[in-house]
Amino acid sequence: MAGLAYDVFLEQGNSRLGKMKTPHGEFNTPVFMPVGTQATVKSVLPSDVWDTGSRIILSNAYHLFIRPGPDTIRAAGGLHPFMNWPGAVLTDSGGFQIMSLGHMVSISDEQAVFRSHVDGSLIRFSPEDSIRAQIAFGADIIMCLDQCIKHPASFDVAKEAMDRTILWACRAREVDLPSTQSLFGIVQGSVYPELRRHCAIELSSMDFPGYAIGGLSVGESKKEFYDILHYTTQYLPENKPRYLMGVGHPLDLVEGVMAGIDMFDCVLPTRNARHGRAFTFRGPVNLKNASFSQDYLPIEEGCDCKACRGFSRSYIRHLFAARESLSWTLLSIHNIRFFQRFMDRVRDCVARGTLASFRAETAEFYPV
RNA sequence: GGAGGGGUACCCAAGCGGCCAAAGGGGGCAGACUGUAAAUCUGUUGGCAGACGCCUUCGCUGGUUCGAAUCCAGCCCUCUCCA
Repeated sequence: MAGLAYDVFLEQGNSRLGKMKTPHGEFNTPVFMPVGTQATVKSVLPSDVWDTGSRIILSNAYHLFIRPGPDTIRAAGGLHPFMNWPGAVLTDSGGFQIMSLGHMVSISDEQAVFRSHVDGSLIRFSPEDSIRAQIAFGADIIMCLDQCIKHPASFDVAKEAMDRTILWACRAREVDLPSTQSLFGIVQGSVYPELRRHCAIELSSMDFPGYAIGGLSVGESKKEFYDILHYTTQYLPENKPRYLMGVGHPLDLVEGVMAGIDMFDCVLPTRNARHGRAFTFRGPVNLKNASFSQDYLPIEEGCDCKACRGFSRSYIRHLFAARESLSWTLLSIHNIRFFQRFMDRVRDCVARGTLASFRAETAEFYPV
């Protein structure tokens, strides 16, 4: 079976429209991928995720490596049948978790050593381990293990992590992959342009089928974020997909597309949903607020999602007040659908050459 | 009828002479959330005021004291046990 095929069919400034084909279906880019860390987009059935228009989701090698473990998923036939998701899957390598979980014991060029957040056991995780686990999971797109660092970081710390990220990418590239799986490299380098540039050029020379920008939107200023984003993207191959990891806010998605990004993932639609916050084209709305107690309109008028077609703000607010899990489900469906409609709009604007005005509109409702 | 326990803010519950507009929960109100250890975290919750502060509040009514949610007396209401 063929692996990944990516084709840019329209360019507008740095922005582009493309089509990506995977062993589990195709989709238009720029694309938004909902996050399903533990082989589930939290509180939403796969069929409902599909109905939001999502065709690729993200899952996580670190979490699945620890639980249930590669053997269980391999024996199930891979992630797709295991979680009953018909679309494409991208697995993140675990680099972000090794940083964010904070039980790091040591990190060296050889491997990361840390304690499991589940049972405290000592785990050694090399770049090869990450790839082997992701092979077991069978995701269509897999990621190199990278070294993420917290912001702010000194130049020296950032450089060491970037060098290690390149080294690990080299080693990951050496692992034989099934033809159905494609490995992306990840650019690190914190907020330092010369590190970003160096990393992007080095990885590009390894000829990955796609490239990600990691370690952004981790606390740096919006200006630093956008500057590094635009700066880095220009050093990535034009004919390969570019993936901005973990981003983001609606305005960041537009900015990313303007910089030439093709893929995004973010927990915002699902996490915020579980906390009562709805995304709409007129800005965010907190459905837990008392003002919605007798508001019988849908979450967003004109939205075609399953939640908006059958349920009112009043009802969903009630579900939150009563702590019923259906509240998370309905609002997650709406928010994911919002992100997909938002990306529909972004792609349409790229096609029409009106993304700049859409950016201004977005900035009005989702200010920095 | 007798013995004992208790009545504190929206609810539960600490406090038992001044540092008390009153701990801690819950609930309420609001905010945060960017490759998800997130069903999490933060703020706020007597009234008025921008603030110093002022006013009202610990069952009720009186009293002691410079000062009372805290001590005393009477009353009301509750709970447990005995008859």
